[in-house]
Amino acid sequence: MDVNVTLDQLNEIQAIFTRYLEEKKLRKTPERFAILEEIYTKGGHFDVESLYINMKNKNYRVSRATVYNTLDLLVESDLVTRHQFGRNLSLFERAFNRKQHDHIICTDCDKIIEFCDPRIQEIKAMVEEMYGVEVESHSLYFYAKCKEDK
Amino acid sequence: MDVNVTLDQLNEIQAIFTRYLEEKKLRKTPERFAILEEIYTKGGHFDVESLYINMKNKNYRVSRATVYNTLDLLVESDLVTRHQFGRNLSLFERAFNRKQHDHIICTDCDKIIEFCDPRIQEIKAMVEEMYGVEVESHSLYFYAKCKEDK
DNA sequence: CTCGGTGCAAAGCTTTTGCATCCGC
DNA sequence: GCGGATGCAAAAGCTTTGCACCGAG
Repeated sequence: MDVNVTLDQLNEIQAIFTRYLEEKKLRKTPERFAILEEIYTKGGHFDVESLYINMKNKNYRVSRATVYNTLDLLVESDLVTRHQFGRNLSLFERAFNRKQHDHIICTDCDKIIEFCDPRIQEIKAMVEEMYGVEVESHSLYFYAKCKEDK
Repeated sequence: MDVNVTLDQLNEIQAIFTRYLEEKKLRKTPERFAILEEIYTKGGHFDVESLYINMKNKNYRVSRATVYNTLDLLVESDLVTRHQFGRNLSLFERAFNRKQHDHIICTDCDKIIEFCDPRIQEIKAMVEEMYGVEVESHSLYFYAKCKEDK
Protein backbone atom coordinates (compact mmCIF):
# COMPACT_ATOMS: atom_id res chain seq x y z
CA MET A 1 0.00 0.00 0.00
CA ASP A 2 2.84 2.29 0.91
CA VAL A 3 5.18 0.36 -1.33
CA ASN A 4 7.69 2.56 -3.06
CA VAL A 5 7.01 3.53 -6.62
CA THR A 6 9.13 2.12 -9.41
CA LEU A 7 11.21 4.35 -11.63
CA ASP A 8 8.71 3.81 -14.41
CA GLN A 9 5.88 4.94 -12.21
CA LEU A 10 7.85 7.98 -11.06
CA ASN A 11 8.40 8.91 -14.69
CA GLU A 12 4.72 8.55 -15.37
CA ILE A 13 3.85 10.70 -12.39
CA GLN A 14 6.28 13.39 -13.42
CA ALA A 15 4.78 13.29 -16.89
CA ILE A 16 1.33 13.86 -15.45
CA PHE A 17 2.57 16.81 -13.44
CA THR A 18 4.38 18.19 -16.49
CA ARG A 19 1.21 17.93 -18.52
CA TYR A 20 -0.75 19.66 -15.76
CA LEU A 21 1.75 22.52 -15.56
CA GLU A 22 1.73 22.97 -19.31
CA GLU A 23 -2.05 23.00 -19.46
CA LYS A 24 -2.19 25.66 -16.78
CA LYS A 25 0.71 27.54 -18.36
CA LEU A 26 2.74 27.27 -15.17
CA ARG A 27 6.51 26.99 -15.04
CA LYS A 28 8.25 23.67 -14.63
CA THR A 29 10.60 24.71 -11.86
CA PRO A 30 13.09 22.31 -10.24
CA GLU A 31 11.54 22.96 -6.82
CA ARG A 32 8.15 21.71 -7.95
CA PHE A 33 9.60 18.48 -9.24
CA ALA A 34 11.84 18.02 -6.24
CA ILE A 35 8.83 18.24 -3.95
CA LEU A 36 6.88 15.80 -6.08
CA GLU A 37 9.77 13.34 -6.02
CA GLU A 38 10.27 13.71 -2.27
CA ILE A 39 6.61 12.86 -1.72
CA TYR A 40 6.63 9.85 -4.03
CA THR A 41 9.87 8.32 -2.85
CA LYS A 42 8.53 8.01 0.66
CA GLY A 43 5.13 6.73 1.60
CA GLY A 44 2.56 7.33 4.26
CA HIS A 45 0.81 10.43 5.52
CA PHE A 46 2.85 13.54 6.11
CA ASP A 47 2.41 17.15 7.11
CA VAL A 48 3.91 20.25 5.53
CA GLU A 49 6.48 20.79 8.25
CA SER A 50 8.00 17.31 8.07
CA LEU A 51 8.15 17.45 4.30
CA TYR A 52 9.87 20.81 4.58
CA ILE A 53 12.31 19.57 7.24
CA ASN A 54 13.07 16.44 5.22
CA MET A 55 14.05 18.49 2.24
CA LYS A 56 16.07 20.90 4.35
CA ASN A 57 17.94 17.93 5.84
CA LYS A 58 18.89 16.88 2.35
CA ASN A 59 20.34 20.35 1.93
CA TYR A 60 17.71 21.17 -0.60
CA ARG A 61 17.02 24.87 -0.74
CA VAL A 62 13.26 25.29 -0.49
CA SER A 63 10.99 27.56 1.43
CA ARG A 64 7.83 26.74 3.25
CA ALA A 65 5.96 29.06 0.91
CA THR A 66 7.00 26.97 -2.08
CA VAL A 67 6.07 23.75 -0.33
CA TYR A 68 2.59 25.09 0.40
CA ASN A 69 2.22 26.44 -3.10
CA THR A 70 3.38 23.21 -4.73
CA LEU A 71 1.14 21.06 -2.56
CA ASP A 72 -1.83 23.08 -3.76
CA LEU A 73 -0.83 22.32 -7.34
CA LEU A 74 -0.34 18.62 -6.60
CA VAL A 75 -3.75 18.42 -4.97
CA GLU A 76 -5.25 20.25 -7.93
CA SER A 77 -3.67 17.79 -10.33
CA ASP A 78 -4.92 14.81 -8.32
CA LEU A 79 -1.43 13.57 -7.54
CA VAL A 80 -1.78 14.23 -3.83
CA THR A 81 -4.72 14.13 -1.44
CA ARG A 82 -5.22 16.51 1.45
CA HIS A 83 -6.71 15.36 4.74
CA GLN A 84 -7.90 17.28 7.73
CA PHE A 85 -7.37 14.71 10.45
CA GLY A 86 -7.18 17.00 13.41
CA ARG A 87 -7.54 20.63 14.21
CA ASN A 88 -5.05 22.94 12.59
CA LEU A 89 -3.18 20.35 10.68
CA SER A 90 -3.42 19.22 7.12
CA LEU A 91 -1.96 15.83 6.33
CA PHE A 92 -1.21 14.76 2.78
CA GLU A 93 -0.72 11.48 0.99
CA ARG A 94 0.11 10.25 -2.49
CA ALA A 95 -2.91 9.80 -4.69
CA PHE A 96 -1.57 8.31 -7.92
CA ASN A 97 -2.42 4.65 -8.56
CA ARG A 98 -4.13 4.34 -5.21
CA LYS A 99 -7.64 3.12 -5.03
CA GLN A 100 -10.23 5.11 -3.20
CA HIS A 101 -10.04 4.55 0.52
CA ASP A 102 -11.06 6.13 3.79
CA HIS A 103 -9.40 6.28 7.19
CA ILE A 104 -9.72 5.04 10.73
CA ILE A 105 -7.79 7.17 13.21
CA CYS A 106 -6.84 5.76 16.58
CA THR A 107 -7.65 8.32 19.24
CA ASP A 108 -5.02 6.84 21.54
CA CYS A 109 -1.96 6.38 19.37
CA ASP A 110 -2.80 8.41 16.25
CA LYS A 111 -2.25 5.36 14.10
CA ILE A 112 -4.04 5.55 10.77
CA ILE A 113 -5.72 2.52 9.20
CA GLU A 114 -6.99 2.66 5.63
CA PHE A 115 -10.10 0.83 4.52
CA CYS A 116 -12.43 0.57 1.54
CA ASP A 117 -16.17 0.11 1.45
CA PRO A 118 -18.29 0.31 -1.67
CA ARG A 119 -21.30 1.49 0.31
CA ILE A 120 -19.82 4.98 0.50
CA GLN A 121 -20.35 5.24 -3.26
CA GLU A 122 -23.95 4.23 -2.79
CA ILE A 123 -24.42 6.93 -0.19
CA LYS A 124 -22.83 9.44 -2.53
CA ALA A 125 -25.22 8.45 -5.33
CA MET A 126 -28.18 8.76 -2.97
CA VAL A 127 -27.03 12.20 -1.82
CA GLU A 128 -26.62 13.44 -5.37
CA GLU A 129 -30.07 12.27 -6.36
CA MET A 130 -31.90 13.29 -3.23
CA TYR A 131 -30.42 16.78 -2.92
CA GLY A 132 -29.72 17.53 -6.57
CA VAL A 133 -26.07 18.23 -6.00
CA GLU A 134 -22.91 17.17 -7.77
CA VAL A 135 -20.49 15.61 -5.32
CA GLU A 136 -16.85 16.40 -6.08
CA SER A 137 -15.20 14.61 -3.20
CA HIS A 138 -15.85 13.27 0.24
CA SER A 139 -14.05 12.65 3.48
CA LEU A 140 -14.93 9.88 5.90
CA TYR A 141 -13.08 9.30 9.13
CA PHE A 142 -13.81 6.88 11.93
CA TYR A 143 -12.27 7.85 15.25
CA ALA A 144 -11.67 4.66 17.19
CA LYS A 145 -9.59 2.84 19.75
CA CYS A 146 -7.43 0.11 18.24
CA LYS A 147 -7.40 -2.49 20.97
CA GLU A 148 -4.50 -4.55 19.63
CA ASP A 149 -2.50 -1.42 20.08
CA LYS A 150 0.95 -2.96 20.18
CA MET B 1 -34.28 21.07 12.46
CA ASP B 2 -32.89 24.33 13.71
CA VAL B 3 -36.10 25.02 15.52
CA ASN B 4 -35.58 26.81 18.79
CA VAL B 5 -35.68 24.78 21.93
CA THR B 6 -38.55 25.11 24.34
CA LEU B 7 -38.05 26.30 27.89
CA ASP B 8 -38.59 22.75 29.10
CA GLN B 9 -35.90 21.48 26.81
CA LEU B 10 -33.52 24.21 27.88
CA ASN B 11 -34.06 23.20 31.48
CA GLU B 12 -33.35 19.60 30.61
CA ILE B 13 -30.18 20.57 28.80
CA GLN B 14 -28.99 22.67 31.69
CA ALA B 15 -29.69 19.76 34.00
CA ILE B 16 -27.55 17.49 31.87
CA PHE B 17 -24.69 19.99 31.95
CA THR B 18 -25.10 20.42 35.70
CA ARG B 19 -24.90 16.66 36.17
CA TYR B 20 -21.81 16.53 33.99
CA LEU B 21 -20.09 19.30 35.93
CA GLU B 22 -20.91 17.64 39.23
CA GLU B 23 -19.62 14.28 38.06
CA LYS B 24 -16.37 15.84 36.97
CA LYS B 25 -16.24 17.98 40.10
CA LEU B 26 -16.14 21.16 38.07
CA ARG B 27 -17.62 24.46 39.14
CA LYS B 28 -21.00 25.61 37.91
CA THR B 29 -19.98 29.10 36.88
CA PRO B 30 -22.40 31.60 35.35
CA GLU B 31 -20.16 31.93 32.28
CA ARG B 32 -20.49 28.23 31.47
CA PHE B 33 -24.27 28.35 31.62
CA ALA B 34 -24.44 31.60 29.71
CA ILE B 35 -22.47 30.04 26.86
CA LEU B 36 -24.65 26.94 26.88
CA GLU B 37 -27.78 29.07 26.74
CA GLU B 38 -26.41 31.27 23.98
CA ILE B 39 -25.72 28.19 21.88
CA TYR B 40 -29.13 26.64 22.46
CA THR B 41 -31.19 29.76 21.91
CA LYS B 42 -29.83 30.13 18.42
CA GLY B 43 -29.49 27.34 15.93
CA GLY B 44 -27.22 26.40 13.07
CA HIS B 45 -23.50 25.98 12.78
CA PHE B 46 -21.27 28.57 14.38
CA ASP B 47 -17.61 29.26 15.01
CA VAL B 48 -15.94 30.39 18.20
CA GLU B 49 -15.46 33.96 17.08
CA SER B 50 -19.09 34.60 16.19
CA LEU B 51 -20.25 33.05 19.45
CA TYR B 52 -17.80 35.29 21.30
CA ILE B 53 -18.85 38.39 19.37
CA ASN B 54 -22.53 37.60 19.94
CA MET B 55 -22.01 37.46 23.66
CA LYS B 56 -19.91 40.61 23.67
CA ASN B 57 -22.67 42.41 21.75
CA LYS B 58 -25.06 41.48 24.50
CA ASN B 59 -22.64 43.15 26.88
CA TYR B 60 -21.84 39.84 28.46
CA ARG B 61 -18.38 39.83 29.97
CA VAL B 62 -16.67 36.73 28.63
CA SER B 63 -13.27 35.99 27.25
CA ARG B 64 -12.32 33.92 24.27
CA ALA B 65 -10.40 31.60 26.60
CA THR B 66 -13.55 30.80 28.52
CA VAL B 67 -15.50 30.22 25.33
CA TYR B 68 -12.89 27.75 24.12
CA ASN B 69 -12.71 26.06 27.50
CA THR B 70 -16.48 25.76 27.83
CA LEU B 71 -16.91 24.43 24.30
CA ASP B 72 -14.50 21.63 25.18
CA LEU B 73 -16.69 20.76 28.15
CA LEU B 74 -19.85 20.88 26.07
CA VAL B 75 -18.34 18.61 23.44
CA GLU B 76 -17.17 16.27 26.19
CA SER B 77 -20.66 16.13 27.64
CA ASP B 78 -22.22 15.46 24.21
CA LEU B 79 -24.25 18.64 24.23
CA VAL B 80 -22.33 20.13 21.34
CA THR B 81 -20.64 18.62 18.28
CA ARG B 82 -17.43 19.89 16.79
CA HIS B 83 -16.86 19.86 13.03
CA GLN B 84 -13.77 20.47 11.01
CA PHE B 85 -15.35 21.73 7.80
CA GLY B 86 -12.40 23.61 6.44
CA ARG B 87 -8.82 24.22 7.22
CA ASN B 88 -8.13 26.09 10.43
CA LEU B 89 -11.68 26.46 11.51
CA SER B 90 -13.78 24.48 13.90
CA LEU B 91 -17.52 24.83 13.56
CA PHE B 92 -19.89 23.71 16.28
CA GLU B 93 -23.54 22.77 16.49
CA ARG B 94 -26.03 21.72 19.12
CA ALA B 95 -26.13 17.99 19.71
CA PHE B 96 -28.96 17.45 22.18
CA ASN B 97 -32.10 15.82 20.78
CA ARG B 98 -30.71 15.80 17.29
CA LYS B 99 -30.57 12.59 15.41
CA GLN B 100 -27.32 11.49 13.88
CA HIS B 101 -26.65 13.22 10.60
CA ASP B 102 -23.83 14.05 8.25
CA HIS B 103 -23.14 17.04 6.04
CA ILE B 104 -22.94 18.14 2.45
CA ILE B 105 -20.89 21.29 1.99
CA CYS B 106 -21.31 23.39 -1.13
CA THR B 107 -17.91 24.31 -2.45
CA ASP B 108 -19.33 27.39 -4.14
CA CYS B 109 -21.50 29.02 -1.53
CA ASP B 110 -20.47 27.25 1.70
CA LYS B 111 -24.07 26.27 2.30
CA ILE B 112 -24.41 23.24 4.56
CA ILE B 113 -27.02 20.54 3.96
CA GLU B 114 -27.66 17.86 6.55
CA PHE B 115 -28.58 14.31 5.62
CA CYS B 116 -29.00 10.89 7.20
CA ASP B 117 -28.18 7.50 5.80
CA PRO B 118 -28.35 4.26 7.75
CA ARG B 119 -25.60 2.70 5.66
CA ILE B 120 -22.99 4.69 7.53
CA GLN B 121 -23.84 2.58 10.59
CA GLU B 122 -23.37 -0.56 8.55
CA ILE B 123 -19.95 0.64 7.44
CA LYS B 124 -19.08 1.41 11.01
CA ALA B 125 -20.05 -2.10 12.10
CA MET B 126 -17.99 -3.59 9.29
CA VAL B 127 -14.97 -1.49 10.26
CA GLU B 128 -15.22 -2.52 13.89
CA GLU B 129 -15.41 -6.17 13.03
CA MET B 130 -12.83 -6.21 10.29
CA TYR B 131 -10.18 -4.18 12.09
CA GLY B 132 -10.96 -5.07 15.68
CA VAL B 133 -11.40 -1.46 16.73
CA GLU B 134 -13.99 0.34 18.78
CA VAL B 135 -15.37 3.29 16.88
CA GLU B 136 -16.15 6.29 19.07
CA SER B 137 -17.31 8.73 16.42
CA HIS B 138 -17.13 9.45 12.76
CA SER B 139 -17.21 12.37 10.40
CA LEU B 140 -18.52 12.21 6.89
CA TYR B 141 -18.58 15.19 4.55
CA PHE B 142 -19.52 15.40 0.91
CA TYR B 143 -18.09 18.38 -0.90
CA ALA B 144 -20.44 19.24 -3.70
CA LYS B 145 -21.87 21.88 -5.96
CA CYS B 146 -25.50 22.64 -5.23
CA LYS B 147 -26.88 23.45 -8.66
CA GLU B 148 -30.11 25.06 -7.52
CA ASP B 149 -27.90 27.56 -5.80
CA LYS B 150 -30.38 30.38 -5.55
C1' DC C 1 -10.56 30.62 52.91
C1' DT C 2 -9.12 27.70 48.85
C1' DC C 3 -8.04 26.89 44.57
C1' DG C 4 -10.50 26.32 40.22
C1' DG C 5 -12.12 29.53 36.76
C1' DT C 6 -11.93 33.88 34.54
C1' DG C 7 -10.32 37.93 31.68
C1' DC C 8 -6.77 39.75 29.35
C1' DA C 9 -2.82 39.78 26.71
C1' DA C 10 0.97 37.44 25.10
C1' DA C 11 2.66 33.44 22.87
C1' DG C 12 2.22 29.34 19.72
C1' DC C 13 1.42 27.08 15.46
C1' DT C 14 0.06 26.55 10.91
C1' DT C 15 -0.60 29.02 6.87
C1' DT C 16 -0.50 33.28 3.98
C1' DT C 17 1.50 37.48 2.22
C1' DG C 18 4.91 41.14 0.72
C1' DC C 19 8.91 42.02 -1.56
C1' DA C 20 13.39 41.74 -3.63
C1' DT C 21 15.71 38.43 -6.29
C1' DC C 22 15.99 34.71 -9.52
C1' DC C 23 15.32 32.02 -13.56
C1' DG C 24 12.08 29.45 -16.89
C1' DC C 25 10.52 30.50 -21.18
C1' DG D 1 14.43 40.51 -20.84
C1' DC D 2 9.74 39.76 -19.01
C1' DG D 3 6.95 38.16 -15.61
C1' DG D 4 6.06 34.14 -12.92
C1' DA D 5 8.23 31.63 -8.97
C1' DT D 6 11.17 31.54 -5.17
C1' DG D 7 13.23 32.42 -0.42
C1' DC D 8 12.89 34.81 3.49
C1' DA D 9 10.68 37.06 7.01
C1' DA D 10 6.91 39.33 8.60
C1' DA D 11 1.98 39.06 9.24
C1' DA D 12 -2.36 36.87 9.73
C1' DG D 13 -5.73 33.79 11.86
C1' DC D 14 -7.20 30.42 15.08
C1' DT D 15 -6.14 28.52 19.50
C1' DT D 16 -3.52 27.96 23.83
C1' DT D 17 -1.06 29.61 27.76
C1' DG D 18 0.57 32.57 31.77
C1' DC D 19 -0.70 35.28 35.33
C1' DA D 20 -3.14 38.07 38.58
C1' DC D 21 -7.64 38.39 40.32
C1' DC D 22 -12.26 36.70 41.35
C1' DG D 23 -15.76 33.96 43.23
C1' DA D 24 -18.01 29.00 43.80
C1' DG D 25 -17.99 25.61 47.24
